[in-house]
Amino acid sequence: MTLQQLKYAEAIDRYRSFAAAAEALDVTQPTLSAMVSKLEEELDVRLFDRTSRKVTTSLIGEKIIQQARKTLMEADRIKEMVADIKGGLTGEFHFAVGPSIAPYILPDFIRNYMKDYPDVQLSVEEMRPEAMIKALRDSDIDAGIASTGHICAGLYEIPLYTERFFVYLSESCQRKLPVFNPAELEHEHLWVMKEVQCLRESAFSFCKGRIGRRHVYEAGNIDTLIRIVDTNGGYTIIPEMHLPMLTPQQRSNVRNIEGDHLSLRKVSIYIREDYVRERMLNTIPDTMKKFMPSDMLERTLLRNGIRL
Amino acid sequence: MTLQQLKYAEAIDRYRSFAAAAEALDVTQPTLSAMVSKLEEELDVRLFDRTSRKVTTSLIGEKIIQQARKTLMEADRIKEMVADIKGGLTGEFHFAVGPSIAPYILPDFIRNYMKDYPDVQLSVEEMRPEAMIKALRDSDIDAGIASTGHICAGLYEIPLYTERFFVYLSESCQRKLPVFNPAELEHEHLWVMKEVQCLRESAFSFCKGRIGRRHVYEAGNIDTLIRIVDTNGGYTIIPEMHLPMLTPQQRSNVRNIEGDHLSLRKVSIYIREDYVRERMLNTIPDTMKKFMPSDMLERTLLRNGIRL
DNA sequence: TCATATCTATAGTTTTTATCTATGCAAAGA
DNA sequence: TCTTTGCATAGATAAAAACTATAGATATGA
Repeated sequence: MTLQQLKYAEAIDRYRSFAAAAEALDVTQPTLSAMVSKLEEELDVRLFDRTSRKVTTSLIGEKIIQQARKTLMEADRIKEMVADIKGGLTGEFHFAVGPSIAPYILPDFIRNYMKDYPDVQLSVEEMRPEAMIKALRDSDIDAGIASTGHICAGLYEIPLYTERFFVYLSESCQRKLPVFNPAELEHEHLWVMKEVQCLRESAFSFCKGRIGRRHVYEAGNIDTLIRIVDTNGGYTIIPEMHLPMLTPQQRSNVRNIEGDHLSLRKVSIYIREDYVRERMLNTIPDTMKKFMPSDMLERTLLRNGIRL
Repeated sequence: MTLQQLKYAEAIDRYRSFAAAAEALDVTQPTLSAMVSKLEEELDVRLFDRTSRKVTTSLIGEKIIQQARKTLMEADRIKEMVADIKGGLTGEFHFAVGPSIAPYILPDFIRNYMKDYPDVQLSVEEMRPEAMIKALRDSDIDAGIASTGHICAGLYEIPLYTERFFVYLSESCQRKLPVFNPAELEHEHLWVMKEVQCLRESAFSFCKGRIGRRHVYEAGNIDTLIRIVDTNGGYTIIPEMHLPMLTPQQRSNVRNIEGDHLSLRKVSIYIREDYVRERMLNTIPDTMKKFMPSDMLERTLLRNGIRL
């Protein structure tokens, strides 16, 4: 059993034709026939049914080729590793950022990244957490930045930074309290973002059980939310990185949250557990360092070769 | 890059010597030299430092060989799969059972298994959940039977059966209640097993928050626990499968628990997510069917090819 | 139904690669 | 310095992978 034989079988399964696979692999069709026969002989299993004019993969063949794909993938990662370790930082790098984080870091991030790593073909997209997990599992993206505290099977979390939450009070409800205590505003409306599960979950954590369903309304983004609060009264929760985006007038409506150990969210990089391009991965925290306040950044050393 | 080259490099790393690895692999030393040189040339990376008299693996080499091991493992699984699918049910099969389950199923299980699959070299051991998870991850065992409801990264859970919990009341505290309600016995002692985390966690779930720490004492196994309860008063929680082991006298001290949807525990088979010997795996539920009450067994169809 | 187009399998040959034996060369230890 | 130890190299040989040419099988269309 050789990697080549597995590659050949994989291609035949994909193209459902010896001739087409042969062309794609740039060998002749008899070579494929011979090599696959040899593999079948060694395993003593018929991988393909060649009766009639079309090739179909046998039931057992399906399973074996699925495993062959895994094997080939692991083998490919050896080359990826070498490229990552040896090569200059070039090639493609795809990552995704959660919607409650993207607006605050992406503008600076992209500017700094393109300056420092001009040879990397960067591709960034906004992605909701569930889609991000799927994309990571399927290797559609190399890394994701999100704040879901869940530990996901098969994924690895690398803490990036921690930020505080603040309360934004409506203009009308101007109590001149220095800090916010949920109990004091129990009768008011809490407005939270829709579609931003990671933010919402963290945001709820410090007032768990205190807020009934009827006090909660949802909006699409934080700017809208702030306008809703200004117009309708009540309050909302905003992450620390949103503060620079407020007008001085709005800034005066912001309050600290009492018991601030509960009002934090951790933002992390997520990668597949077996991701191998460590140097490339490090370009993310290295770029973050360029524009993020250093007191927010994590300083933990995690996993072989991944520093921060 | 061929599987053979990876195998050779892996062996050299393991034996830290070309000559020793060559002997182990049953080839000559020059063959190894040539093949590894070729691999190094293709990857354009020096895997081993041959300066001085001993061979050391380079830093990059370490990483690459780690990945090579993964690749070789995936390739091996192809052969495992074939053996599992094609071969009669032979070979070794190692599994572990949690301590709160083993006494109830193992005697019948082993008898039935050895009768139905005489060619399988069965090895069963009792193992606590944490050790089981580690053993599964390290491939020390093929499967584990336990009742931790946790979803563990990299592991796959296949429900096996569900059993109820009952309350065993002390002889002295004979209230002739038909069902048990935690509130009614709040002042009594609850005795629970030590070391049997999975059982304890499930057992606690239906009286969460109700039981203070001082009402809890721990014992090593359920028989002891029952004697403690008989002698000292109070009550304990026993799984359904323990009932046949009670004397008729003891049987009369058993009560149903009120709201029985909370007093269930699910017992499952755990395997590595990428476990490939499906036919072998199916011998577990197939054997269970032989002696377990059919109403306790799960009937769910899970994952390709694994039925129940 | 017979010819034809479209597949894969097989035969025979050539090229490439893996392995062997024999030997060289470098470094550590006596 | 001489020997031992251990990997590298050279050259020969056997194994295997790849090619060209062609046979054989099976649907499709006249």
